[in-house]
Amino acid sequence: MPVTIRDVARASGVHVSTVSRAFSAPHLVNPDTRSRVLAVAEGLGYRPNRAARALTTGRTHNFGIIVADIANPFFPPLIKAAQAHARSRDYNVFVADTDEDPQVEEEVIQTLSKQVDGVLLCSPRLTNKAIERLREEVPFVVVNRRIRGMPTVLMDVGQGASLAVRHLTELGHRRIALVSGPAGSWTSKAMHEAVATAGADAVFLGPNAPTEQGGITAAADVIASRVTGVLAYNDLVAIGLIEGLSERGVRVPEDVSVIGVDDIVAGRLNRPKLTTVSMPAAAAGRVAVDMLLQAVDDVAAATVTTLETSLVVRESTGRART
Amino acid sequence: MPVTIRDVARASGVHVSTVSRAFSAPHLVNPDTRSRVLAVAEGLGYRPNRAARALTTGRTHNFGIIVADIANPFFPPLIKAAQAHARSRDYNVFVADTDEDPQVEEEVIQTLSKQVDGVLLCSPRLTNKAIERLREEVPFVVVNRRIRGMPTVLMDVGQGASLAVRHLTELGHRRIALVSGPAGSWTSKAMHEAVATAGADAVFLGPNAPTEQGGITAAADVIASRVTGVLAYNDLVAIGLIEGLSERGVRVPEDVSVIGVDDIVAGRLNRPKLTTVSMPAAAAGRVAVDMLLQAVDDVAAATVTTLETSLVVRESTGRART
DNA sequence: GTGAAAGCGCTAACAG
DNA sequence: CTGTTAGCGCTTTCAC
Repeated sequence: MPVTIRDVARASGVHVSTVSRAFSAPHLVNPDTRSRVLAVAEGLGYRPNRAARALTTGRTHNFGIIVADIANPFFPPLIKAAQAHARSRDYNVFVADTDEDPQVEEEVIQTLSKQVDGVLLCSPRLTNKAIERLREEVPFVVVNRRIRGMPTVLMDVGQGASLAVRHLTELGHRRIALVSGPAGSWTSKAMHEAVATAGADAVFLGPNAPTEQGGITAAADVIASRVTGVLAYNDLVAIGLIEGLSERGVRVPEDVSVIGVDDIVAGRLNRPKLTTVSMPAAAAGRVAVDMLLQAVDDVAAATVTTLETSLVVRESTGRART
Repeated sequence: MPVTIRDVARASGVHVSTVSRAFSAPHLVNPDTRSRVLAVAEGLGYRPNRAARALTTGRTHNFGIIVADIANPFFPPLIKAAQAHARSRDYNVFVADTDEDPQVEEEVIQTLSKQVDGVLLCSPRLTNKAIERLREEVPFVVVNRRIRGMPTVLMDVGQGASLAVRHLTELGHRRIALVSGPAGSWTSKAMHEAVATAGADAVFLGPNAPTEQGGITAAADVIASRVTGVLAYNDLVAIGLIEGLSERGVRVPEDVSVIGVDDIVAGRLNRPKLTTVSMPAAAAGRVAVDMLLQAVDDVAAATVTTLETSLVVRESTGRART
């Protein structure tokens, strides 16, 4: 049987409330009593039951992180950073994978709602309306999607796309393509806009599946469009594209330069090493947790934090053929 | 203010215990009353508070998954499968990343212990002794490490290593190397043993860091050892090794064949595509959850489940030079 | 500075 | 079948 506060109280000859205070309100208890209680607790191997504490305090000291797909290499670094940061603030985290299914997302939020003080919603698939509604049940911080009036952490893909286009034009590329992602995607839209206003001669290819296969498939269109520089929706698409091009005898970067987005591990390991727009995923995780912590106390806050992206130049880009 | 069981009781004109039963013991309540209560609950947006329920039932309906490093591409598929399976059994999961630190591992287990019914310990870094001790506080299932008397899920790397060696000898390789991992690693030991008994002329190179850099560094030794076939500790090492070899003008698979272990995404994307021992990570996640579910009810069980691995032949292996 | 008592949301005997 | 009554482990007034 697990040891409770009552066992500690008995063993140290004080009342339970004193034990409780020894842990959660040290200044209200005599230093001597406190250290004695703590010693006894230690000896008994006492661990406060956080769930029971939550019942009276209203603070669970838990967060939820909800992602569309844990296996998507973009998320683990974000989760890792968020979890570590939460831990440093004495919070534990639930992680739930919705498998890209809005319905599952909603259910997960609901089962979690009473067990957490807040939820990190990463790239949610739910409608804005649904999210607004669920917000009544539990505080959110949204990552990677813009929803009016909600605390949000954004990674500035638009700015990243501009960086990428600038890099290509500096290398002498005159005609470039954006190999975009799924139809409704917020990210696709932001990239499209950035590329369109970057002042290059741009063609837009898509929609494509946000996967390696999507990239492979897009290779034919890229060749047909006779561009020399490409910005892909993400690294997976970029890697697939490079593969598709190479199958058709087009070399990267000698014939065509390719830039990805995300900076996943695989891109660094791939040949040629992928030039990519690096997303500050770890920073996003930390910031999101900070905002959540804040949202928990201060319902009013609804900030938007936009994190800068950066371009990592590796081997998949080079001077344009002349 | 969140809606509680009491609000539902009041609104539907029954006692709280009836509402409680309507949810957790349907057969004990009149069908009509039940459906009325459920309707009212639905209307009010009532969600049972699982933490409060846990206080009386002793079942939290939560699991913990503790991993050394979420960002290690080996874990996400395991976590994803475990989480999905747990969800299907109406369990939520905490995920904690220990950053390879035994001390953190212990702390995490302790803060989680009262909030979960059991913990999945993946590739733990703690000593056997420490784990035995913590076992008093919460049931474990250990994944990827053999600990006597504990429910364990193993992926048979030894058998995978045998498969790999057989594949190499079938391709005509006479002299092969095992580029092993960190010194104390259980996996390294199992691979070593399997390779040693596989009946080939084998050389053992290591220890090495279990990373791409470890592989790059090992390239010189591999060349010096004049082998034509290599089994690497894992895919990261294999990919690094291929890179290191190529920097030194040794081509894969033309000059040397390389096999990895894990079947991470990056290996499939890499050039040449990596031949590798595929670990049944998703299956391991599911099985582990099943065992945990069982361990929660039946303290006695201490089964070991060993999952078969398989060899995925891609492009990094070929016939030996003659 | 410490004890007593009430109560968080819920379930589990026990009556009726 | 449903209401009553205890409590789960902990915190928090309120007294002393």
